[in-house]
Amino acid sequence: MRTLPPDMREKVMRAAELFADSGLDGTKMEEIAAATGVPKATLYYYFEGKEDILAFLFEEVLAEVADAIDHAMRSVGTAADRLHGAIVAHLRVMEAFPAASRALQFDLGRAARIPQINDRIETAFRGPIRQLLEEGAADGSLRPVAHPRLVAVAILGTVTTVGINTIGFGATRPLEEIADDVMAFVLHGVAA
Amino acid sequence: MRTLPPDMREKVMRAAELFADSGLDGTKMEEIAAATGVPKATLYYYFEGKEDILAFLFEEVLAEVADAIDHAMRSVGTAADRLHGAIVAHLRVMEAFPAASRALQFDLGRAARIPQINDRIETAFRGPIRQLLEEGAADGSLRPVAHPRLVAVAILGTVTTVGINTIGFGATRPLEEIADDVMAFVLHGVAA
Amino acid sequence: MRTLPPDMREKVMRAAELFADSGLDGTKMEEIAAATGVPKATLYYYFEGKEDILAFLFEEVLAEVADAIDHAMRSVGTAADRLHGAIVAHLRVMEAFPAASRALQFDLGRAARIPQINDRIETAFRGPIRQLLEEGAADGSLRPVAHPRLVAVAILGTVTTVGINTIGFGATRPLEEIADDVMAFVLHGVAA
Amino acid sequence: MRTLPPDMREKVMRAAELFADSGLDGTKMEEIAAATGVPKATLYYYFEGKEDILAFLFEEVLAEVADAIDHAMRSVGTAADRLHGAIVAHLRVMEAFPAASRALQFDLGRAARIPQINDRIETAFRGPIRQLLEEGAADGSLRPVAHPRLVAVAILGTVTTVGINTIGFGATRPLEEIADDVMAFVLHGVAA
DNA sequence: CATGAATGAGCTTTCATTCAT
DNA sequence: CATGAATGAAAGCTCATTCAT
Repeated sequence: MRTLPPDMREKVMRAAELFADSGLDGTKMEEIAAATGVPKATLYYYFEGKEDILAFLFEEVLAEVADAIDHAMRSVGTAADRLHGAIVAHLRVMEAFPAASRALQFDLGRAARIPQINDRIETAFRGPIRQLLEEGAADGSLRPVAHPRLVAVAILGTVTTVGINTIGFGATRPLEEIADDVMAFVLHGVAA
Repeated sequence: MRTLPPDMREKVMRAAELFADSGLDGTKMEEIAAATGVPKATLYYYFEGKEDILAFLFEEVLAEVADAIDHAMRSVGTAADRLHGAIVAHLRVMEAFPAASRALQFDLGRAARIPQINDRIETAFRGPIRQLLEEGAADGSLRPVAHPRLVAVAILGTVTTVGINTIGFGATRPLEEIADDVMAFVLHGVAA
Repeated sequence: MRTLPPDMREKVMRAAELFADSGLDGTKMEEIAAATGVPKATLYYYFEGKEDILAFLFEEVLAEVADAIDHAMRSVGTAADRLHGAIVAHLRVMEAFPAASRALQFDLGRAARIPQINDRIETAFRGPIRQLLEEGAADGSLRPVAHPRLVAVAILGTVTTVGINTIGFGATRPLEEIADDVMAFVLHGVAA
Repeated sequence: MRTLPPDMREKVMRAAELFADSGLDGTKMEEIAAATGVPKATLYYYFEGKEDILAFLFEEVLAEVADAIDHAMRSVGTAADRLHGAIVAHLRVMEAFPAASRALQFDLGRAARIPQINDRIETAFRGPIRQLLEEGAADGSLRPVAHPRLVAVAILGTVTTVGINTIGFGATRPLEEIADDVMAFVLHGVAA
């Protein structure tokens, strides 16, 4: 992928809706060209191919998520506080990029097979959350868990699944409320 | 979809691995024919097309899950006990049908767009779990939650994401242990 | 083609409409089976294949035409009178079997390549008409023409083209009138 | 259909022979590609599909016929003279484009169902001939007929049927002679 | 005799991708 | 740099036909 001129970045983002609705294979270059206003051949000038365009979109969102979570990680407070911040940040990015988030969910299976993307997910999500769990066990704000990676995956599954199911379809409830519900579940579970 | 002879059901199940590895679009009819031993034209005799084959596979697994969860739902004990049973049952089915489960996860975005499949997911998962949450609030074994559907989705996300990430790749830990970890998270969260 | 039971003859004739609307290639065996009520495999029991079914339909109509023209040929009167009778008879058959007539017209190019059918057209149409032209020249009721075969073809073209264009689409005028117009043209042309 | 580069027009015309011999359905895209030297995918770049290619061929011939008849229509002389000119012109086009003419005849049934083509036939043939009949009735050079459209159809049937049967199979007689025979039939019929 | 079940053999069409300008 | 024109390489799907029962 060549370095994109700023206007091109913006135009290409318009393809997110297509990928969100039809997935990578269901989206034709022709349609991307039509939706972005960038001629097919020009897209090939800048990108390696279709998957490269999708990867670019994913990168954009994941970078945002990584930033947001990273920012939350650096804030002051207990690990529990920072976990809260990270989860809210994550949901905020999903709200800010609903199409790209849905696209990511749609082609999650494939995304996990693009090393560059999988690494991103690791560094943006699983790693930091896992680290928070460990820090929380240390500072006493979170319960020590035997397998922090499994729990990090559980949290990731919770947040993304709830996010996809509640955000981006004309969300009926404010994000804050949803985030509070998710946090309550993540922190306290459902036991009485 | 025509009614399948028993041996055909069995043969077609062999396509699950393909879908799990490459997704619907990445799997060619030719490959399905080769993997199942059923000629392409015969597949078209029984199924409407490629997606119909995938839907059949999903149906098979989802029916199993529905049965398993339904069975757990009917057992004696508190709602919390039955929730435990349902989650373990769900993970067991993922362990019993790893390929089909991975396939379902791979094409989850598409699956959600097949009404028949989406309905199945609703009746097999979200509905029962939500019901358990309400029963648990009533019998005092579970915390009352304001939005049981959201929490049901969260639990579903947790179980499937953890399941996919730990099962079917030559699981290193016994299912019981994983189920216990998942249950601990679902019941008590990560708060200290 | 095996000898058809009487009810089969009748049933198969129901396929004429299909061939008239879509031609041989555009008509599927499945559709023929549906339209006639005869199972596909049974059609294959009686006929060699799809083209054989079409040929059967053509044969039925052409035999009727041959009979009708033959009958007109044998009637008393001048050659001109008998030519009149033959043309009216031809138009009557088109009126009696509109679907099969349209089918014949639709796949005329192909029909001409089925030897059996082409022979039929020769013996049913072109031969008799040509003979009438020669008899008319002899008995003084028709103008002697240098190339009777060409004129026979011209008459055949006239009758079938007019027939197809005026009959079988919910004809607005009675056949007799149309026949009179055709006869006037065939006998006297358009010169003042 | 995209606008064709001149060399493409020429190449595609080479497909006429195929359609003339096998009809639309009997002609494979592969064969068209081979016969024209244009790759299959390029044919699809310019045409909607197979039928669109056939329609293009028909359009080309029909435009020629329309021109030729139109030219004859504008010449000086009685309506009868111009009718003669129109018929000769029509036969000349069939002689100049024998393959496309045979193709048109072969798939006449289908051609009549393509609105664009049917309109062409109307404006190129039936309309002008009908007009000539009316002008001839006015200037006294042709017999007044009650239904000029029917007679126009009759003439069209005569000319095309004779044309197809005598031209393009290595015509044995010069066109002029055939045209004279046709004219004699059209003008004076076969009555003594 | 009749037919439901099964399939071999293609064919149209699609599309990602290339490249000359 | 950008892109209109062109195409190679599939792949899904269809359908006439067969044959065991």
